[in-house]
Amino acid sequence: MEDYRIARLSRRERQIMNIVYERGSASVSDVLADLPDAPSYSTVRALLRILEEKGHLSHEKDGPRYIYRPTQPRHQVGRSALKQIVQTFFDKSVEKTVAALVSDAEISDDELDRLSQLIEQAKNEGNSS
Amino acid sequence: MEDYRIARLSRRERQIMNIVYERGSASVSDVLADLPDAPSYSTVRALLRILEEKGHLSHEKDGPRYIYRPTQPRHQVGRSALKQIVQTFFDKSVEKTVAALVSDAEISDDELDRLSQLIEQAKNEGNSS
DNA sequence: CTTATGATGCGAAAATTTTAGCACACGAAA
DNA sequence: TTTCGTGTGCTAAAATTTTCGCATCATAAG
Repeated sequence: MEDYRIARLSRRERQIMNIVYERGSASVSDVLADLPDAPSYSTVRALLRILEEKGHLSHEKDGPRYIYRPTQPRHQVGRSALKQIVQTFFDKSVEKTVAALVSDAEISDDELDRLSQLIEQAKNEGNSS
Repeated sequence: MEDYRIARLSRRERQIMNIVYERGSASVSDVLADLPDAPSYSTVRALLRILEEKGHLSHEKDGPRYIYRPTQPRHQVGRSALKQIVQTFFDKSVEKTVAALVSDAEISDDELDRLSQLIEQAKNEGNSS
């Protein structure tokens, strides 16, 4: 629903959200460490505060410092991001997207097998809905 | 190579690139029409000019007006975008990503079959490793 | 030829994003 | 207790992004 808002983030805000999502949770220093062209400590703090105000992050105290976490579950945001990509770059075609995914990287036969299973499974489950 | 740069776009710039990629090519009016909270005509023009300066778009004349196109092929940008998503939201796991893709949408059995084929194909081609 | 329409070029104001600086709080070590 | 290291709150300046306005140009209609 509120997919919308996460698409409106500024450059730094996005970078930070990516970092926090990738780590699961992060302190100011964590973010600072992962941020390209890292700005000052204060700066990162300000950004985190803003992201919290906007509702994308929340924090809890861990001893002396704050630990920030995303308010929206990772997979959920991941899905809408994926959706966007499929629509914009792959003609809304899941097929083309998967094609890009499997052709690109080095994927073990093992993983390919599991993918086959996934698809078989979808074939069975996906009736009606 | 310069994947990097497209990740640094500002909010509006990103929106516009998405639109142009989605349409394949676009005039100022096209972009204006698709842009959420559309600003003025001049504004869109300015953004397009900037994107061209940055090398993401190029234009050609179509009678009286300009038609803008991406300079980088769609699929190429799509791949790096995908890569990002896989890394950030799906633990770098192609498997998890595909799982999200096939579980989410309504996918026809037909398409699922083609996906199976794709994977078989990858299994064959992708030997070595 | 003159006017109306639909574009572009350019420049700069307005708004937002990004950055940094200073003051204060707290726990640990001297 | 005093001092140092680490962290936060708040504020404001700097930089970038976003927006718009005005002059101009080409084309088609009157």
